[in-house]
Amino acid sequence: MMLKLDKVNRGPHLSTLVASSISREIAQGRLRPGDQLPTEQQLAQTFGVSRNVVREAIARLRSEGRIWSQQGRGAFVADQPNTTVLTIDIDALQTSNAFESLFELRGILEVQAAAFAAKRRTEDDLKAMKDALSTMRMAPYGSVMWLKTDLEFHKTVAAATGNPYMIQFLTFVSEKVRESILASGNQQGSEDLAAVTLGEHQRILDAVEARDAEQAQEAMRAHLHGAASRVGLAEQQSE
Amino acid sequence: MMLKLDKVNRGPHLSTLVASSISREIAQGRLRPGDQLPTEQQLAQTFGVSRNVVREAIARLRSEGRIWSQQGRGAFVADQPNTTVLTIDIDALQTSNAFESLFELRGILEVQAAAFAAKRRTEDDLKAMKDALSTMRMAPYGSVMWLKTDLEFHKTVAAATGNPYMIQFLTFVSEKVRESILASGNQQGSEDLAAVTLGEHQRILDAVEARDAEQAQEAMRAHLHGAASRVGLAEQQSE
DNA sequence: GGTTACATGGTTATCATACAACACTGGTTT
DNA sequence: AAACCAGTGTTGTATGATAACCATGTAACC
Repeated sequence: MMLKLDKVNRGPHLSTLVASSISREIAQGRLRPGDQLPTEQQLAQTFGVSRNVVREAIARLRSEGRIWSQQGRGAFVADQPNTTVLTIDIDALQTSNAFESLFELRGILEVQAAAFAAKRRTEDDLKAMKDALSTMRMAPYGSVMWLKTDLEFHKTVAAATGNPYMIQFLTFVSEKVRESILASGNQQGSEDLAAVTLGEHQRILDAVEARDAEQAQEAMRAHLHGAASRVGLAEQQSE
Repeated sequence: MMLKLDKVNRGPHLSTLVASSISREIAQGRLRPGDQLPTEQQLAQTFGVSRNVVREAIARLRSEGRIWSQQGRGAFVADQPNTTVLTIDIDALQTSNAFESLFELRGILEVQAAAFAAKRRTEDDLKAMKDALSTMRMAPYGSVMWLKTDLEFHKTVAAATGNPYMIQFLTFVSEKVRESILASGNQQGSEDLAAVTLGEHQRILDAVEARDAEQAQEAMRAHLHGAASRVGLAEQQSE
């Protein structure tokens, strides 16, 4: 079977081309909110591709919230182009107020995550945490590797909650905090601090291993308090 | 009359299940950046679906930037999972697990936000909260207007914390939760519930006005517990 | 008349299979 | 040693078929 690929070949995947083509129709108002799209058959025919490709394109638009579809009826243009993304301006974080705010948010999530992790962790989760901590021991304090493994440890704690959104949000926030710290060049190295930080982590790990939610929460709070002062933040007591 | 419709499972598509499943593997670190995914054949077999479904799932993950793939080689986990934006797939929320997880995350943020709001609220904040609550009283229960003002009230609470990121995150999460509830068509109306809900809000408002963080936290917890049962979620107790 | 039950056609969701395009490997030829 | 080449595995695309579902019309029933 021969395709008519005059314009339609240079791109990556056919499905992305179809998706952006439909997307353009919507953006330019030729397809209005509530309108029904042509059937998959018709779309496949007009674009000269297989119905499979059309389906992949539609799946993509659906995940982007641009359209919705129902079995037996058809696909329709969504009423409201959803606000599907959340962004944080890294530059704005350079003001100490903003940084404090984000750090506070991170604290809330981390502390609660520690509690949930203590309650729900599996043996695998525990192993992952131990692994992360031991690799952290081998990284020189303040190095990029150190920060990376630090983040990794916190990620394993988040993973132990079993809540995928917890992981996602916490990773996102922590990443932003870390970027901001790196940007401000505010990490002064000392081997003593390495031991202190590792000790704090160990305490969290122990509490999670013992399934002691209270202790885990407290240990995480202490750790964040320590981390805050280490980056030159006077943290107000929370709770 | 009360139609007790059994958990309107407008089941999500198989492709979304597969996509969120793979997504979770990545988030939890079992699939690391650079790792090669199993072949489409293998994935289809392990998930018990057709290769076509797997392809739709991969197409979505690719559009989200989580993975990339090359013809003849395979699919790989992206090195840098978009660190600049945070997205939530609305379709994936149709699974009750995902919805519960997001609701849990929302709860954590709301409860802590209530505490902070009680401690830091200004007179202006208080006035905004009161205004939101009184407009809520005038909206018919279960209507779109009702949900909107409900969201607005919670937003004023978040605003009273003085933490801009708290507002941003909470709004984002709440919006997703609301969309998901709307999508499942799971709001059955009763005037009794309106009074109950308004009472719960009033309790939060009172605690914030009295600057009683403990009470505010407790009131918010109670409210979320009520809201959860109202949308048919059996909430587990959260310390 | 109004409601229920069934039949019909159309659409999406999924499955299964086949082929084309591309990447990698290893042996053969030059 | 370098170039060529065939074979195998993977993704990309095409095609046809089946199931689930929705909307509508029509006949049967009270």
